[in-house]
Amino acid sequence: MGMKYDYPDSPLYRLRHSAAHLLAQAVLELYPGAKLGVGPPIENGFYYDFDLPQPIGEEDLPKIEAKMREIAARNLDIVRIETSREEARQLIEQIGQVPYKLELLDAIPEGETISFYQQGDFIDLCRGPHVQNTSEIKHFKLLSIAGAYWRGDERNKMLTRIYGTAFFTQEELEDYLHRLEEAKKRDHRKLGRELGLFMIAPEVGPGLPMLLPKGATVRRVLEEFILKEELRAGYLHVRTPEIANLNLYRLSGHYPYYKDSMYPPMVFEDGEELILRPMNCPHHFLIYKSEPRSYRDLPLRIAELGTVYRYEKSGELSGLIRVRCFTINDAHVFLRPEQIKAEVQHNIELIQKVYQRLNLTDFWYRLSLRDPDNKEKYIDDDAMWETAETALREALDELGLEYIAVKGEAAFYGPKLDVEVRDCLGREWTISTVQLDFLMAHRFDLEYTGEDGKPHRPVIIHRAPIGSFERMMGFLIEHYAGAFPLWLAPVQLTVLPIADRHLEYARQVYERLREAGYRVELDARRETLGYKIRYHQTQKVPYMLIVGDKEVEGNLVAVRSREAGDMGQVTIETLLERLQQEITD
RNA sequence: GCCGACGUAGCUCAGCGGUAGAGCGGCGCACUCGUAAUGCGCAGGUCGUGGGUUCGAGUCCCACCGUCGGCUCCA
Repeated sequence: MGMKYDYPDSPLYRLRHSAAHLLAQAVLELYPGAKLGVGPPIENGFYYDFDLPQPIGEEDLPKIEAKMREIAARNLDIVRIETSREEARQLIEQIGQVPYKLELLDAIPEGETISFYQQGDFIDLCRGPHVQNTSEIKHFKLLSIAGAYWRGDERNKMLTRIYGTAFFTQEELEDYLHRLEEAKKRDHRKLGRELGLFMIAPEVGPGLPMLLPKGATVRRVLEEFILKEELRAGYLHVRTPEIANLNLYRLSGHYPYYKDSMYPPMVFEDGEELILRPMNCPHHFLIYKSEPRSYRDLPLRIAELGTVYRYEKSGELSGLIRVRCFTINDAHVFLRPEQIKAEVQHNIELIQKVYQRLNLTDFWYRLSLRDPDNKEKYIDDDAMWETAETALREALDELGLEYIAVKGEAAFYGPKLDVEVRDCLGREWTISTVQLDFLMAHRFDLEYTGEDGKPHRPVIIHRAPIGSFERMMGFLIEHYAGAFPLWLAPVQLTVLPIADRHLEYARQVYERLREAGYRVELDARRETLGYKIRYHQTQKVPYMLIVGDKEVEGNLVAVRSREAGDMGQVTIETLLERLQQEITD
């Protein structure tokens, strides 16, 4: 995290900001009449938004980049100019940067300094800071071009955004470009095809992936793992239907808000409206409500691998990461307000177990709180918010966990705790969430009988350690680059007989492992050993077991590990022990 | 949904107005092989779909569908 939060004050940030200005200047010189939007540094580079007099494409980037280099070489000093609001307005009109820059000017709060930065005849409304001279901007590259709504609002005009990156040294730049290449190689969509994990058929529909046998195996192993852990943690699993009467979502209050993400209802002649569910919560609430609950029953943990359907806009779909039908590792915990802290800790423990098993080590917690200056966005119950936010903080503090607290990120019905993970390429993902909910118990009139014999409202926790299985699988494929750990690998071992005369023994080895519960394949093809090894290596099988004359004779197998290569011969017994050991680790 | 780019054999890609190509994969034959590709041969495409321009269209134009990069939204 460290670097990220210092980043806005860092020299690199400044360099990239200046690179963005350089880009803007180049575009204005090449396309007179272009209007400037905004052009900030971003995590891995910078962008600038333009309203261009003509459409441009990716093929125009080299030309723009060349112009940038030309301008940089002019050794222009970058000068800060402070003005009054009125002067600023005149200046913007004079340089013809209406309407966008004027809108930005108007958005600057009263009393704040208004500044421009000038380099040569280019001048731009900007807070700064910048490097001192354009010649300092040396190691940069334009990467892509995209549309972006003015001020991020889809009702506004779409501008043309040019993305680029910049570094202090050529080496860092190349390193970054190399990382982008690596990310491409790990793309779960590419690996999904190469490793036979899943497919998407337009005939079925976009955003509706189908798991192939190997992908389904990974999914099943993940499911078995989480179900076992949840049973241990006291969850009760239920099964509920994937369609429901639309009134259920009118009751929950989701329908008006969530309508755009829901498939249209199926309307029958008698007026009944059924709908594909976009979430599992209401079903679980009704299960809670199906019998009277005592304070002694709480926390009550209702869990389900619940499949939901959300209509995502076509442009948002992406492999397994963003789909229209997915299964959440969902649960709703009903509890007394004083149980919040303990239950949150209970949740964190489960999350930690999951992450440990998945070998995710670089993760942290983000506490999303209400914005105290903007309370009308949230449900009105100060005492409840206070209790919940304090409980969340205490839960984390007691466990000695570091977290970042973000104000204004809470849901309108309660604060939440997200877990952010960094994958091996440094990209951040939000996988798990623990969300407090003070609203739905009211909406569904959920109660429990307290010690005092009176009815009370339970607090509800929504939580999903795995998030959606689809997204988790996409993440894991990229994180492991398709090389799943032994326990999760769709094919754990392949037996490779060297010649036909070893086939019988190979089959015995294969059967033995299969009976021991391993996912094993026998490659009986009449191919050379080198060919088979290469094939299974590219399929990322954790272990290959090679059997030839020596192994048949000594009742052994020669083990080749995906990571370490040839590991020598062992007996099957030894192999089984080692495999067992590796899986329990 | 919006902006831009791209859809040619199962996969990766070449061809960009004049009779559809390569490598890998598949199948067949030979080889029976010791730690990342044995050799030879064969099959496989209404060039995303539908219109249009042209003597002639993977190749140019339009629409639709899909994919990719973004935006908005999100598990």
